[in-house]
Amino acid sequence: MKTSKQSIARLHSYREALYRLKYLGFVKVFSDNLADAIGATASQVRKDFSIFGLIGNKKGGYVIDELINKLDELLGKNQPQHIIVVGSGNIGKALMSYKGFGKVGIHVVAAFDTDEAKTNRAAEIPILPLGELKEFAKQRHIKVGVIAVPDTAAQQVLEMMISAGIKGVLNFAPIRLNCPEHFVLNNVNLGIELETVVYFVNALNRQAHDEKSKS
Amino acid sequence: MKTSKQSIARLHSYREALYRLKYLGFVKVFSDNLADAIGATASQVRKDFSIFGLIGNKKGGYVIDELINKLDELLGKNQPQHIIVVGSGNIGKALMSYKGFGKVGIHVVAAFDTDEAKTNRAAEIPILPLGELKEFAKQRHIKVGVIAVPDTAAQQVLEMMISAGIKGVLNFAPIRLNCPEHFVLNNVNLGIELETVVYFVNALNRQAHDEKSKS
DNA sequence: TAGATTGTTAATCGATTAACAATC
DNA sequence: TAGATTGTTAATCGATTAACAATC
Repeated sequence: MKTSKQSIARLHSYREALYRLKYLGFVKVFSDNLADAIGATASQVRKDFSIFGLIGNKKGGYVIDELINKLDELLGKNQPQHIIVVGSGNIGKALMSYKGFGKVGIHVVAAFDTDEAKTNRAAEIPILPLGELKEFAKQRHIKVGVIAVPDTAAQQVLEMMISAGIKGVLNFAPIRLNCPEHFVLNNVNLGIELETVVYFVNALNRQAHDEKSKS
Repeated sequence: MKTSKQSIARLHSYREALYRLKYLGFVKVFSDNLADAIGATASQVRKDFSIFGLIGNKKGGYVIDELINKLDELLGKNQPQHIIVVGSGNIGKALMSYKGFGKVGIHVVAAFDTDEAKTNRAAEIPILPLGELKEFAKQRHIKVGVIAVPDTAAQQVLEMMISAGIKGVLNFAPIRLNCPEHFVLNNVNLGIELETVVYFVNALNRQAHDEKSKS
């Protein structure tokens, strides 16, 4: 089964779009509509669905409720997912208060920080000392964490998480982390995301100038 | 010239790695070392360099200072880039205080928010009312912006930015935005990034269970 | 020279898109 | 039935990797 990161991301997008359509009162949907909704092609939609065994009706399109149920099952949305966040700086806080995680069944159950002045056990999402991570994660069977600490601390935090039984991490530290072979590591580098935008804008600009000087 | 988003992102990674190596006292580097540093293959490094006209010495590797100079020029690092951020929630604040933008020549010169209670003209990075965006961006010739507002406001903000002459956006709102053909739009969907981690961790788990029940 | 590394071309791989028979 | 849409196979496209001649 083709389960690249990209195809899984698309399944999540389809699911989101389908909930929107359902909310608007639609009952059925064509591959064409879904493609528009997420910015893909109809071929891609049908291909994805074919790979994951999502079937529709020739001529009749797809029944939205059925699709949603199948996707919820495929994507593990039927049981809530408990995750933790390490680092309570701005990115950590952004993740802790991310609207929309609730809708997709993801719950941040605690955050951790080396700075014990930030400890707050009474908060809705408690902030705990980093030293308590291992015990907490083991006890609560946490499988997924977020690393939102400075890059100098990231590798150490990752190792702490691994030893606590965590199996996958979304990492915001702009540094290459070493992890075991089957560990799930997804890196988001905000700096590079922004730099690529700047690059392509400048490239466009250069192109425009070149065009002008040519004529 | 092959300038996919991915290859440009790699150039930025090479640059970062080269600065680290230079700082450590290295003078030359082989494609092999650089590949290790950013998690690619030596072939990929040489291919990228060949495409962008970065040349080394057969047998002698690449001179770090030369590479850095060429990359700085290619990536437009020689003149500072001024950008703005719209939305001063957690993600907006994270971008405003992102350590590392300075190093790469990116400067957030202002943030904007609909909530005028947040206005703060005296701050190091001033927070201004959204209504002032257009004039500010035009006057300062801002070309790149960040959208960190709720998804219900994102399209409207994008249009405001376009009319102010902005040519590229890094968008954090989890929604598909419509923009002109040559506009540079880069979407980061934190929800989906996290959901894909959760998915693959669960998939690993299922696999492990299947293996066990097989034996 | 012998050994090592580049630069480039060719091979592979994977993902997207197109095409079209099946069929409702 | 005629028209439209699926499901799947084939074609295309693009990116990565392998191979190797050139050469320091």
